[in-house]
Amino acid sequence: MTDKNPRPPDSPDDDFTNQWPLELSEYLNFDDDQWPDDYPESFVSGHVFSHNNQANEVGNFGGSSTHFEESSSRDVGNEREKKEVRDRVAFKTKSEVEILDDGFKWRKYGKKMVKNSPNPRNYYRCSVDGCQVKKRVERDKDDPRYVITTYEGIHNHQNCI
DNA sequence: CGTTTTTGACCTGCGC
DNA sequence: GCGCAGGTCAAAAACG
Repeated sequence: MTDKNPRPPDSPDDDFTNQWPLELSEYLNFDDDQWPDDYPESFVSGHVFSHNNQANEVGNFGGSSTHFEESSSRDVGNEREKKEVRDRVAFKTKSEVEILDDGFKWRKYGKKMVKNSPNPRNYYRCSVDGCQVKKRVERDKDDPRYVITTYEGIHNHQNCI
């Protein structure tokens, strides 16, 4: 990292999420809703990008076209100190590794075994100072080749990448 | 040397 | 009130 700026001098509500360095199969936006009882394959768009992100060298996935707009992200700088107004976005990506490099530096801070899945769940957190974004990575219990990444929070640094 | 990883323990919320 | 599940922190070790 090079910059350590806590935030731009102005416009704290910047559109940081507009273009991700990697493609995703499907993205879920959760505002007040929560995950369904089960992970319905509804959001498993049948086929996803069949990238060959095998085990290493993931820096660049080759292209970025999957851009989406947030729904409840920037309100007016009002409802930000609620409780869990953090944006929760879940992504289901087809990859053999859960260490998908999205351009940010993540530091693993915990691992837990969920009962709903025979696979453990990893908890990551942005290592950037000031950024309290959290990431949850879990493997699909039905399709071990699929990885469900849940992003929580918004990055305060848009100049990190 | 600094940072990250790792594992266990601890805490909290919810259900019963 | 206790138990379960999930989530987080912390100390030590590993790694660059």
